[in-house]
Amino acid sequence: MNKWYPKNGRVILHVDMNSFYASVEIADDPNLKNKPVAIAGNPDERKGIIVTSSYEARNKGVKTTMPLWEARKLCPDLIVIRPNFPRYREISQQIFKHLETYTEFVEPVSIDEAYMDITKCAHIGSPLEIAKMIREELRKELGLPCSIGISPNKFLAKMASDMKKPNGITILRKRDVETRLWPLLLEQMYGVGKKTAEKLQKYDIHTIGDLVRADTHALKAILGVNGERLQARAKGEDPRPVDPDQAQAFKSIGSSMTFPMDIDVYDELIVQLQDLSKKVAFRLERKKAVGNTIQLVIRYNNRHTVTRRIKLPHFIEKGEQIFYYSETLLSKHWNGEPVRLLGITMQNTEKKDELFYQINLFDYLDELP
DNA sequence: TCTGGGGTCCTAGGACCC
DNA sequence: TCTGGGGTCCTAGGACCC
Repeated sequence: MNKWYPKNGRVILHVDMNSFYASVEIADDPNLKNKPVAIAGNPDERKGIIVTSSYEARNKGVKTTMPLWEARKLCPDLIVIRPNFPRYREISQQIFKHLETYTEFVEPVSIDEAYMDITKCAHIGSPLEIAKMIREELRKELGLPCSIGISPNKFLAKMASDMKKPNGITILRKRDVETRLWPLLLEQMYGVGKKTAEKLQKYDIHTIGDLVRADTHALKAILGVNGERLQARAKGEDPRPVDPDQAQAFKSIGSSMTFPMDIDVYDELIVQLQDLSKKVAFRLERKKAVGNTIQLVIRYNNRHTVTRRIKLPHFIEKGEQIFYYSETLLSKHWNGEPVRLLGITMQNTEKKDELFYQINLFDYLDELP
């Protein structure tokens, strides 16, 4: 038995690609290497925000979601590239394929991140050796940098992969938690955003360590079940398994669009709704899925956002059906003011083949005495 | 000159049922 | 006379993440 593996307990990796979209563009065009590169939409279409940027750009203060004009002010020689999502998805697939050569327990969590359970990979090497192999392989084969966290569970692995960027490998054991995790500010904790941090600050909870020491009942009163969960994680506990099927089990598929200019004519909104319906239907078809809940999102020009949904007594999949129900929602709930964004999401989605089995099961049950 | 688009999970209130 | 308590489903919205 490899001495680097625990007798009981797990070894989890979190593999996180560094500035993924920008890195893909740089790998595809070596001229961009070592230059400040940003991926951003077209400002003329009001999509001019930074999606991601290279470290050269970040060093000048460029940040994700920053408006493009602001980024250019900070970094005048910024090279701006429009996002090419199909390309990023393609590379993403290749990354996961590489990871799956080590273990079947690979759980993609987003386009550029995955958890791996390498508890049973002692025959390949130590966890650190495996992490180094993965990093080298992704660099050599795809020209992409990544950071990797090595820990006994998902949460710690996620926090660890964040500690050294780019190209870092970080081991975070449970016994390191007090010295390496607890001093961090709450905002740095995965699962704690601005709102939660603000709430907790009022109770004099500022660091992850403060969260550990806080009264569990009080936390539950402030944050609900999330309070308990965050405290457990702050202690270094996270029982979630690495589940390769998780990525398959999607719950919704949506499409939304911020218009180049606000729209206040019903017929023009209808045209957009038709387009969005087609997109959602297309993506449902690609996943061989159906759904029974349609949600319409309306964002007005003052950014106030309203969501309305309807649950149907049956599953639907066709563009015309999606359009029909979303138009019903729009005609009922649009207040007539200029609209900045429309979105349609199909929720409660099911894979068609799985639904088939469910229906058959119900039929069978009906026939029972 | 502001603030995209794709998701997940949780909460809270009302309806309804037993 | 003046009203329990639990459970589920549905809808709207908030928080968070990449």
